[in-house]
Amino acid sequence: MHSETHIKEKLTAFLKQHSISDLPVILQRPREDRFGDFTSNLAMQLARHLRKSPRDIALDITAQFGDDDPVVDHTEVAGPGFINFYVRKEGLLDALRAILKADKQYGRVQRENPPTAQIEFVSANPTGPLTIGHGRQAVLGDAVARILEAAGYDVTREYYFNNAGRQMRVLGQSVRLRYLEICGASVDFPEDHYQGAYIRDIAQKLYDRHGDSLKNSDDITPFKDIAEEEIFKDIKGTIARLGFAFDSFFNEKSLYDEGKIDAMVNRLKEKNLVAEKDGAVWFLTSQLGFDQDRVIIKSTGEPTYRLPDMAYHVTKMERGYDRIIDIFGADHIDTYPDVLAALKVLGYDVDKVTVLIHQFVTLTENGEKVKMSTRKANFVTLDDLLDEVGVDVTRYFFLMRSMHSHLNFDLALAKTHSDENPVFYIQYAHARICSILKLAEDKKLTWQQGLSRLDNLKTEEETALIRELTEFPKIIQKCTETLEPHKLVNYLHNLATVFHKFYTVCRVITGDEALSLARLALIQATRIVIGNGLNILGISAPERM
RNA sequence: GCGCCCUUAGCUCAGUUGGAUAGAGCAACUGCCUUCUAAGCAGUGGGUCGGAGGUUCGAAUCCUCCAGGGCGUACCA
Repeated sequence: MHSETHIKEKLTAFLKQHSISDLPVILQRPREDRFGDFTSNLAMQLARHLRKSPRDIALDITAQFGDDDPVVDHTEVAGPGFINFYVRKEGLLDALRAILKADKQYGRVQRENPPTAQIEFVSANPTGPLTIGHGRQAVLGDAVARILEAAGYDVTREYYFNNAGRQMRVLGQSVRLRYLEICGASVDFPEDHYQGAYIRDIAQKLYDRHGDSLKNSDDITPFKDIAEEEIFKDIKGTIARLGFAFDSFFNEKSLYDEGKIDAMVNRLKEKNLVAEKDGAVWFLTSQLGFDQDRVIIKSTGEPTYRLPDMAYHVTKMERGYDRIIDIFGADHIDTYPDVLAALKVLGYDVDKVTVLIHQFVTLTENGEKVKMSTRKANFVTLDDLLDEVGVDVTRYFFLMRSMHSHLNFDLALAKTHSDENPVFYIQYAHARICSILKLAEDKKLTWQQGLSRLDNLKTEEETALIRELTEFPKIIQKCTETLEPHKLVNYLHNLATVFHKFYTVCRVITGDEALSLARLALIQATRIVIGNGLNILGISAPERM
């Protein structure tokens, strides 16, 4: 880390000498270790400005790093004009010591006054158990929350729901019909009602509680209420199994009760962005650069989802978060531009808002696609999945791909408890390390004793491992910017590869005590990084497998 | 028609603000356990990065056009 900033400063100074200010200094980790610790393409970038060949410029730059440089051991000019920097070994060892010292804090940012972030996700209405589709969003959202926490944010996880709409009425009616069946009535169960077996379970529960005393009730309220209660209990249980909990559940109804819906309409009216047409109330988005206006209150007097969405986001703004993150599935792609437009026109700082859109999950089993739908009965629930494969596999599968890509969830592979399953590759590296540390402990060898013997680390594999470990904070930084957990997954997988390679070539506990101790320190540092990384993903780091 | 996402090895996918010989897992094949966990390692085969132009020292990456797939384009959410 220190070496990196040192080199950057020198490169910046070189730019200053040539009065160039608009060129960012880029120092990258080369793809291959044989190209050094850091590499810069600066000379090639400068070729046009300075009207000299990249290699000549590179030589001018490397001349800045003499034999007496405190950080850089040597440099080389390679290929079309890359400058490769090789740092002094002591710099790497310092970085290693820093990891051991920071321990569980390594990669995390501590702040005096933590900024706040709110992240809204899942937000499924309580009409049925969470499906595998919801699973992607739940795991993604929690991982993003954990990344922000690692970056020093105080994070609120919020679940927004609506228990008043048409869906809920159909749900209540579905429970009522199943209840009547249990009471012995013959009923005609409509196809567009909720077919799932859980409806019968809820009806049964109601029957157990009240017998058939509700069978002549035309009011669906008791049916709806128990359905909501039971389904929410179920949803919260599933979320708990995934390893987190929501800090708040926001009921859309409160927006009506507190007059925030009317207030929203009035505020837009004041901006002359509301008009009545065909008996409905429209938000004149066409005046804000959109291709069409949008209905916010139907001719029935019932608001469309956009209006409460806007009012809801106003509350997010008013609650004073420094950052607001919404996670939506691809099917909601069209809902947020209007919401943001409304916020902007009302003077809120929409730059605080980040909307993450993730693509769908395709579930395949035995080579066939399984269509998931809550209404129809043929879904596989998230709970079922957790029963089959456990939390770690579930979370890993949802996090290993970019949210922008469709996720092909191979149920057969996920169920496999063997080396075919990629989760275990990272966890296995951690377990191996713990096993060695345990063995060393039995021999009265500790990694702490290795701190003063780190200069015994010399092999290619050892150096490669240290370099990889020092990347961790940069990966966290990157994840904080992009909010893409899969980048952390990829990093940990790669780190595990470097470790497994080291493990195969370098035996840790040998007759050479000084070397053994140094290597214990190295694997302890590796354990820290893998452990911290998995923790941010919400995946366990087992000590034995 | 319009908007967003995707198209990279047989399959599923990575690929750093444009960089050096495009990678991983799975599948196929070949080796490696009397020594800290073989859920591992080493190796082989497998590619016109959907197609065509353009930008430049340099493009899987940026721009334009085209083709294919997903999602949306509701007085559903």
